[in-house]
Amino acid sequence: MTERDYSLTRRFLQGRSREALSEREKGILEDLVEDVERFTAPHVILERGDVVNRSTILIEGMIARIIAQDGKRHIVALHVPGDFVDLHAFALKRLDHDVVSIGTVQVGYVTHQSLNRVLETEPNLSRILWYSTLLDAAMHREWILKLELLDADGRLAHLCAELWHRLDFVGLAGENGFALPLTQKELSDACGTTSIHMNRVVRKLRESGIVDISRGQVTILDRAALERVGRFDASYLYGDGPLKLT
Amino acid sequence: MTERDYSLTRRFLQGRSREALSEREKGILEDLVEDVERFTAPHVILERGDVVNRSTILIEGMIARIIAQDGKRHIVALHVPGDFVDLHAFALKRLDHDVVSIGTVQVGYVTHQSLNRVLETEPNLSRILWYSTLLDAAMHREWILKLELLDADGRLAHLCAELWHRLDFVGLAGENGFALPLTQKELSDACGTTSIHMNRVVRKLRESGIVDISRGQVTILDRAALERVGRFDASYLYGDGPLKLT
DNA sequence: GGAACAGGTTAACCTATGTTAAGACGGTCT
DNA sequence: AGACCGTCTTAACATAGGTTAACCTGTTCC
Repeated sequence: MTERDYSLTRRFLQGRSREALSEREKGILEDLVEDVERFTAPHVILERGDVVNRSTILIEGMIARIIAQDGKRHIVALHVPGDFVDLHAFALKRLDHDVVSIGTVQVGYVTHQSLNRVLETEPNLSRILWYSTLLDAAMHREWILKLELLDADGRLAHLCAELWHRLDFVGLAGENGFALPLTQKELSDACGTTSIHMNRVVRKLRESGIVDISRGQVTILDRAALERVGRFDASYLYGDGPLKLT
Repeated sequence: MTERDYSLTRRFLQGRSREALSEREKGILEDLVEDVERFTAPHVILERGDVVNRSTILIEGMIARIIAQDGKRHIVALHVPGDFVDLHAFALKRLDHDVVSIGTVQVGYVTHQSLNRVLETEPNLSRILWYSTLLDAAMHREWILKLELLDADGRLAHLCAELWHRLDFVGLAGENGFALPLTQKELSDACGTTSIHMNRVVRKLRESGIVDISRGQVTILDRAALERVGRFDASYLYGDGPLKLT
């Protein structure tokens, strides 16, 4: 039997319990993706209120989940390749946020019909899919904490630290940085500040030698300081560790 | 056959798609609860980092999920009767937050072993359980939005509006209010402010005739104003509507 | 009854952040 | 080239909210 390369889903849970899937299950997962689409410009893939019958897995690029209100856009989640962006729509059906591509993006679609089949016949794969939505919720909780606990400097530092770790899981982080196609406005939308204040904060973190964010590139200058300012503790990301799913 | 009363789990998803469960499934769910416990004083039921092999359903009272950091306590979720407080621990195993009782509380425990059995034999019930953790995530997202979008007044108003709706789902809200055993300090921990500022805000909302929070009781004086100040739109709670799970 | 304690309340002061406005830089279209 | 446009940048000013420090209430416990 030839090794499959799982080109569409190989990053799913990579670095975070992907090995809890058997080769057979990895194959089933890969086969779930029935359709692939590419967006080169920023694009609203799905809108709040949409009733959907398929879910989206991010293959390449970055996606934001956004809730617009009072003319402002609030980012409630960011996604990196391998993330099942709206797997929750499988059960919720109705979306409570927009799904928006950032920069160039490639996504795959999985119908809810086939997910139902998985639920009926593949308990282990089902639990892993469930698990991936729970990781999402754990990240939501950390964002709540971040917003309750930190000032703007800390929030930005935390965001950089989180994204570095998540990109590192899937092999897309450099040792000291990563590509980040977000504008300062979008960073501020993710940190609950204004773009003007975000500009102050970006400058401050750059001048204090902690992290440099410019031209779509994040360069971590002092990781220890970054994680201190952002009160960052990676345990909520549930990276591969000694812990096994039973 | 006699009607069962499901005394432990009757509020699970009440007002939010509970009817997607058959009587048989409701019975299975009720039987999952193997153990019941009662706490009269505030009690840390589970701690961050704990590795657990059972999950907790809230039968009576109120529970907070808390992340402590730098000597402060940050509330990342609040639970009302019927909520499966840490069903996510079924897949995550390790908790990323404390689980703390507020006032007098009764909880039930469900072992992960029996949840595994459900996953293997009950696809519909499995999906409903999954669904309930996704409702949780949807609430997390709304909290993120609330923290990014609103000032302290709005956050408190939003919290009151949310809790009223959730308690109303399970039949525990009065027409114009509900019991809330949270101190101002705890309210501030849930809104990301200090208790002193929370005190200012509580007074302001009371004096402006919007909502009165005192002696463990929330009285909604002007619901329209409350929901306006809190930018509240209940759709993220996925209350019973025309929408059916497929 | 009085001490001890938790929670609520208020005041004075200070800082982080929002607001408004304007200019600078770098692309892209005609 | 010139005009346009989104993004970044900076400045001046206003304010929500943090900090510190008191004091006040009601309750529990001896």
